[in-house]
Amino acid sequence: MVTGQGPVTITDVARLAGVSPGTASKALNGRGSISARTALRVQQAADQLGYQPNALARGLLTGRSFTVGLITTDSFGRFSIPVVQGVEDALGPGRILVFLCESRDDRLREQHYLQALLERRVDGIIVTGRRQDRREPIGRDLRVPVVYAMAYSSDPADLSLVPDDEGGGTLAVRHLLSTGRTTIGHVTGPSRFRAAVLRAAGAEKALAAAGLGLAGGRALYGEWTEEWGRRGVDQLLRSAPGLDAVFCGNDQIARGVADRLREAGRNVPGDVALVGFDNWDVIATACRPPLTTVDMNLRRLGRAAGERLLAGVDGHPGSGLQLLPCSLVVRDSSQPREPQAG
Amino acid sequence: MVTGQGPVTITDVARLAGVSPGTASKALNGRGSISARTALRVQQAADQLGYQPNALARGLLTGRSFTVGLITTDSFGRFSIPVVQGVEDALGPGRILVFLCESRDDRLREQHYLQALLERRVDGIIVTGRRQDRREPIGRDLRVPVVYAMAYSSDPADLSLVPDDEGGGTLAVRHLLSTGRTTIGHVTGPSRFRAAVLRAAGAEKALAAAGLGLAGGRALYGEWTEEWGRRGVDQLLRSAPGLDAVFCGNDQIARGVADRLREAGRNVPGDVALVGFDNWDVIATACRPPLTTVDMNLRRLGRAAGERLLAGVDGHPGSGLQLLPCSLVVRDSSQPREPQAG
DNA sequence: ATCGGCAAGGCAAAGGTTTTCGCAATGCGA
DNA sequence: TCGCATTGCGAAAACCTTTGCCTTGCCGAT
Repeated sequence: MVTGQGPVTITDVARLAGVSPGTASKALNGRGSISARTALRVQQAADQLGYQPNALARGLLTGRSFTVGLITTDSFGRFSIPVVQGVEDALGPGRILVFLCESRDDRLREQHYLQALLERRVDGIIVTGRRQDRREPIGRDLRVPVVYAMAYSSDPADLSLVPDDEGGGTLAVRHLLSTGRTTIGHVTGPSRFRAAVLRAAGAEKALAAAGLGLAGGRALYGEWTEEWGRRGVDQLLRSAPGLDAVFCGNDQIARGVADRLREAGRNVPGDVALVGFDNWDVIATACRPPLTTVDMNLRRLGRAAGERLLAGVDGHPGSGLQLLPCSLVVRDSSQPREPQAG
Repeated sequence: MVTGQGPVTITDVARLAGVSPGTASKALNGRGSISARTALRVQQAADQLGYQPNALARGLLTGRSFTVGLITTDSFGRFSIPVVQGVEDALGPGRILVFLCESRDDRLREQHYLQALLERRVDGIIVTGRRQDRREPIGRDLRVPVVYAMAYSSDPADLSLVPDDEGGGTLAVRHLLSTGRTTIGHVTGPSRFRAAVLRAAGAEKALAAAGLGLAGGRALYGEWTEEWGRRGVDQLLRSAPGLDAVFCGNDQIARGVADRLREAGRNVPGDVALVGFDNWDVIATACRPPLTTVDMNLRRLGRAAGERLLAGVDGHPGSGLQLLPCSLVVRDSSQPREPQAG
């Protein structure tokens, strides 16, 4: 395979095949008019030498590097991961490679990364973050397309893809209503998170459509933790004793709610049904009972971001804030009440 | 800043500064002998035009691309993430960029990625995976240095960095012994995982040094889940009623154990102390009580991998399987028994 | 017999940067 | 004043690939 020193170049291949480098290039790339016999000879020579085209030289000439940058503010927590996977789905294994840049919420780091990406002539950039956060555009007049995913740009001329948190809230509550629940509370994260507010709004919208309101009169904002879930449901039980369902702002809260309800002697889902948000499997499936929850389809969102970026590379950039639908994953915690035994 | 069409080249900068491209290059890179006045003029011209050197052209010539590839079999689960962060730490923000490749345990995908990385002339490759798994070398005679992290190569000529799982097990049990516990059980994951076996071995070693053995006579192998933790501790309580501590193979198991013990009316840590493994904060801190656990220092491992890779790039490759120490994170679940209230 | 057209493949430029070499100018000591 | 070392800078090659254009040779048609 690999012979002596230095990687083998197309000139080596051409020499072995007895043609010129230009011809070898055309043969390998299927361009120009090359006889089948010659093409085969070149191909065999390339295989024999283990030829690997130099992507740097190719990129220098063609102006495309077949790489994209991915800048994330999330410390690659659980939100970025599926997004990254989706991006990879869209870009194909090895066709276009992804530069990973973790800015750690440091504007300076981010600029360093941006600079490095542009120097490497990436074909495009994806910006992502934790939760749904509004953020400054990463730069201006970048010469390369940029797509924002999860986090969204404050400039409406940029293309941003975010999950439809409000729709997700609606989905959750509609589902609870469909199982016959009517006294539905909402325990969620801090109100400074746009996602929390949107989910609550979606929930209230669904309730209003049924002529109902939130149990306890309002959404309970707190933290994204189990501990808050436990405290929150206590509060809820005091203000709405007839509580028969809780929609939670994320799965951790839901898990805390489930634990506390069990400790308080309430059966889930017999007495109280539960729906979470995020479909974080390690939480949702370990919950007792396994948790019905809203999935933001982040991987699909990542894939969409990758596809839109490719469209941008091909000269069809998009713009505006685009919502991608959530979906509901039904598990035991929201089963309809058993018909009364007996 | 960015003027008309096409990125500005060093020739543009040179023209504006009134020097030749070669001189401009030297001025910007601090090579050769250039007068301070000229260097300043060139620098100003570069700033004025917003010059960004073309890394492709530079790499083509110098043979170094200042990029590395990171291939992971883990679906960027929680193990790869800190490793990736550590790698980024070692490579500096923007100095060397990381190509992210997720092979998804598919040998074919992996080969595609490898091919793509080599074509892009990466300076080196890091291979990582979930847990501590032995694996085939990614390729032979690759021309670029390779470092394995977490997963380790079956070829001892390769350099592999793995956490010292056995040492971690020893650490955990020594700590429990130091708080006065003597009847210590071990509930862990499947025995086909090398990590599980090593951790158990480390635990038994520490016990043997104190003239003790595992409560129940042997380690209980099962799954990496909370559910198994609950069942496992039941088993343990039956075979060792005097149980006063449990060392768990991971934090999820530990959490299941904690929940079950509470339900069984045993106080943690009053009656039974608990130590987990992984220091997965979302589990460990949400546990009731917060969980003492072993941290594999994966980020440090990632940083070490990055540093060793750079050493390899500089012509100082390493080899062999190298263990990196774990450390103990003490929280409430292993507090020494309160002195009996008088 | 001449020419047009086509297929196959070679030539050379281009892409942007770094680096070697050489040249000119300057400064210094003799 | 001359010779020499040193400094500052320019010219050009090199890195590897792609591609537009050109040449060559062949075939069929006129």
